[in-house]
Amino acid sequence: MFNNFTISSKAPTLFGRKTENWRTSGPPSLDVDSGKSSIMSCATVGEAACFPPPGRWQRPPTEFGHARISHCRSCSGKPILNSPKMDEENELIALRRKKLETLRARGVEPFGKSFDIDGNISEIREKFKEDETLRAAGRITAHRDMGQSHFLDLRDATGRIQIYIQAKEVGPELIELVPLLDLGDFLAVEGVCFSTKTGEPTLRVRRFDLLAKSLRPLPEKWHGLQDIEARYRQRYLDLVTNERSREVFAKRIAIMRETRRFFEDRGFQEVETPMLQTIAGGAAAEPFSTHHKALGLDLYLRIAPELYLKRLLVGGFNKVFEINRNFRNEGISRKHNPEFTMLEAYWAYANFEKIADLVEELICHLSEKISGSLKIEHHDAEGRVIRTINLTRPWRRARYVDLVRDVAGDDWFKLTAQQRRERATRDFELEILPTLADFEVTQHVFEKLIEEKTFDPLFVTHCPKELVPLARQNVVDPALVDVFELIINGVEMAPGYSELNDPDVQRKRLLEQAGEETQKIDEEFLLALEHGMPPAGGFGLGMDRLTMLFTGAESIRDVILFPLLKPKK
RNA sequence: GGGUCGGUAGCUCAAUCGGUAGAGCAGCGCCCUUUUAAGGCGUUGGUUCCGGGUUCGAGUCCCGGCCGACCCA
Repeated sequence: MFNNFTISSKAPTLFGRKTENWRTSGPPSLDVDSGKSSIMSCATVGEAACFPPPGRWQRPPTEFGHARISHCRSCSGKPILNSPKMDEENELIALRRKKLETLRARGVEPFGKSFDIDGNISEIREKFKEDETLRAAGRITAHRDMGQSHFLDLRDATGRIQIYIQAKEVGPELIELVPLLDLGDFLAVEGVCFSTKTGEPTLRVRRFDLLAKSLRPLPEKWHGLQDIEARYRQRYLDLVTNERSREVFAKRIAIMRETRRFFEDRGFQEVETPMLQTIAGGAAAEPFSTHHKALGLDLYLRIAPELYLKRLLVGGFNKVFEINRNFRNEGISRKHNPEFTMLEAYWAYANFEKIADLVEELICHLSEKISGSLKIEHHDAEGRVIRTINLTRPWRRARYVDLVRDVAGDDWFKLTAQQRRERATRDFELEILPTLADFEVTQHVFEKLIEEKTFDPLFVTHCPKELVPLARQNVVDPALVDVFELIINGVEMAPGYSELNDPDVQRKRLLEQAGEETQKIDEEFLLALEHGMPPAGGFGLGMDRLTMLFTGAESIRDVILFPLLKPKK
């Protein structure tokens, strides 16, 4: 339900006395949102959110340029401006609310406007030219008060620009509003470009307008928000105050964009397959369960898109990829978040070796685009280089057994299972639980002695089939499977496969894997395979871990905007 | 799930052996028309994560809980 509204005619503008747009040149623009697309309800927005229905907007019948909402018809005409939930305990918040009231008393409504700017702040800096007039908007992040003149920093996600507010330039009415501004407020300005004597590009403000009041103080300007928990819970504050965090997410966005571009340039089609699945297949992992009420149907969130992407191969899509979320109901760690972003791609008529080439090409392409180089430096908190990862091609490829022999001894695979256990425990000081199967002992040695110490890219090939039960067996040695595992930065980054397309073998493997739980077998998938799937190569790439590689983040939570945390309290 | 560490003003951090909870930034007041972590003078601000306990006295010691980080599983 949307609300009608009326606007008061008593409101002076921050910018002066003209109803008309105050842009000095160029096409007309609106100071106040025309209402064309802004429809909000009182209920959802709160004290000052009555907006016009489409087409009913009237410019304020006033000499002033800003609308002031005085009451809302749907709310029985009662004023709805003053229903603040006062946080009485905090004087900083109370004070900001008081400033808000004072602004309103002076006819300045700080919420519910739009504003035409000449671009985001990095674009403003690009357009910056002495004596040019530019319009910018952003959050106030610093205020250096010189008495009759003020230097403020405006910031958005793209950068920072200094503005200069001077009494003689903006006039007595506006200058009186400056003390009512706070760090964190969104401010719009029109100003003339000039450089200070220290060379700082600055906008000499002619007019300004408050676009949103911040009722709570921002974290400290110099150290930013340091508290790790707060940075995850209130990521917006992390982004406002920490340059490093902005960089990380800018890179993440670029990685996503460039990945899509890479695949599209090579004729791959991006698809979306179900996240709600009746059987969570395609990987060995514990799923999240959920329920569809109307259908009375228990469902799972997907653990992998694989079985649906393969159905598309059956359907005639030769090159497909999907980038989206997978959900795994398992432990949380530096490397694991319950929901994470996975890229999976399938390429008909290719095999795992062609896929390895493709992955190599993709990651190098990304590195050039993101870092401008094939060498990635990771730094510690003090900025010292702690490691350099070299992505220069060709990447090393090695067989699993050879890698293990190198670190565990040439005779490793000739030992008895018990001897392997003893050597792992005694010589390598690894904790080997008695429940581990023999191949898992070897895998443990592999993880601790190879994977965790490998930072430059390494394709591990010819893995034992127990490790990857669903992959196609090698024709020469059936104990091996035609897969690779790409290791970079000490973690599994991307597994790649020659996909299994024999429906009978696939069924047998799935049965073995499911054991007692035959209900977990995706018969619809097997039905699709029985219609014929072309031979294909495929791979998965964890986009969060890839972002960690390119940003040097030590925890997956640092590259996920809103990582899962327990609710506080 | 286990171990270790942490939670103090809006933010960043101190607080000695258990002895009146402090500083910087932010805020507030005054001064200052090219500052930029602006500056100068003054000043407000605390459920020390929560709940018990020991003690004349607890931010500090003990027990339990909550949340987080790291390591392990």
